[in-house]
Amino acid sequence: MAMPDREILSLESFLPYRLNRLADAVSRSFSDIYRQRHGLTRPEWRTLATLGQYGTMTATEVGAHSSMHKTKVSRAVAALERRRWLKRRADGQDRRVEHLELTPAGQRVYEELVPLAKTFEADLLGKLDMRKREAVLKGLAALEEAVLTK
Amino acid sequence: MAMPDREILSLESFLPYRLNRLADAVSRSFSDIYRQRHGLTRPEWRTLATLGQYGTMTATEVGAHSSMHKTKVSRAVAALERRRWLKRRADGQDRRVEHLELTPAGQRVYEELVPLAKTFEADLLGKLDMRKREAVLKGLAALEEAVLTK
DNA sequence: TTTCAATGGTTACAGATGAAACCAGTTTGG
DNA sequence: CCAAACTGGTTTCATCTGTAACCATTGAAA
Repeated sequence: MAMPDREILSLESFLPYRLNRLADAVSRSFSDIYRQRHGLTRPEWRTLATLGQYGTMTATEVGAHSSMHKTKVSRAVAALERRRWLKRRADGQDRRVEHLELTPAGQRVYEELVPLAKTFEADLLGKLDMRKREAVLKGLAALEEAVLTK
Repeated sequence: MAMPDREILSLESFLPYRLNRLADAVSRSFSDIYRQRHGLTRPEWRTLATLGQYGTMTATEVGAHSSMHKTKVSRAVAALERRRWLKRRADGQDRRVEHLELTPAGQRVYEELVPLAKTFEADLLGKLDMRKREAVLKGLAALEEAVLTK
């Protein structure tokens, strides 16, 4: 059985490359929204979004939940705090822990961004017919299960 | 018609976030392979992979093809050149242009990595049943069409 | 208790990144 | 011809990133 004398890889159809390129393009165009609007970075947006969704959380929880490295979270929290969009509350039991939550000003920013995010996503999925949309959601879920939970 | 008084966004089901997290995880685990094995960075791997696939190309073409910023390509090319895995040839007509190609040593590295890449992808897709795999491929293709070509 | 490992969070450092300025060299339009 | 606009590619600079070291606190073990 002969080996092919020069195996090549088609980068355009290689899964890691495709995922990256897609994530990059989508992320970039969505980030224009919160960046231009409020000068938020991506880690800041994620932190804001996580706290907006869950209310109060510790930095560690925010990181776990939004898949961010703890130094990213730390810096994002500091930045949001400087703008007074977030405040920290000490924990009664454990003085290492800080409970984070959005201030009313932070809430307002969050509430302004949520509909924009939803519209962005709807526009994107709106370009696909029903079958394709289902494939996207099913495919993502399948990959998440295979890749992330283990 | 009443507005909901506080709209929230579920980050875990938000498309840009999901794509990013997935791309990040997949990319990170694949990059372990070429990083540990040959100390390549991601832009270097992509450049190598593009030249391995297409033979000779200019830096601009590599960038267009692998979706990389031109400064990334420039630096990756310089790094690969330092290791003598790539060489530049001047263009006869246009002295701004450089034609890039892998040296035999670069070819060898590429040929060692290709099967690893294929195995990596096969392992990943192998965790999915046929239906899911089809959904992944169809979903990716649909998103690519909606997002990238326009 | 005292000690030692673990945990929440920040910081220092070294690399990687993109925007914009840059330097050839090339084309276009007067 | 010559100037201006453009193009391929590199470099500078300011910012962002992850690793690892760090500080403070807590919990468990002895």
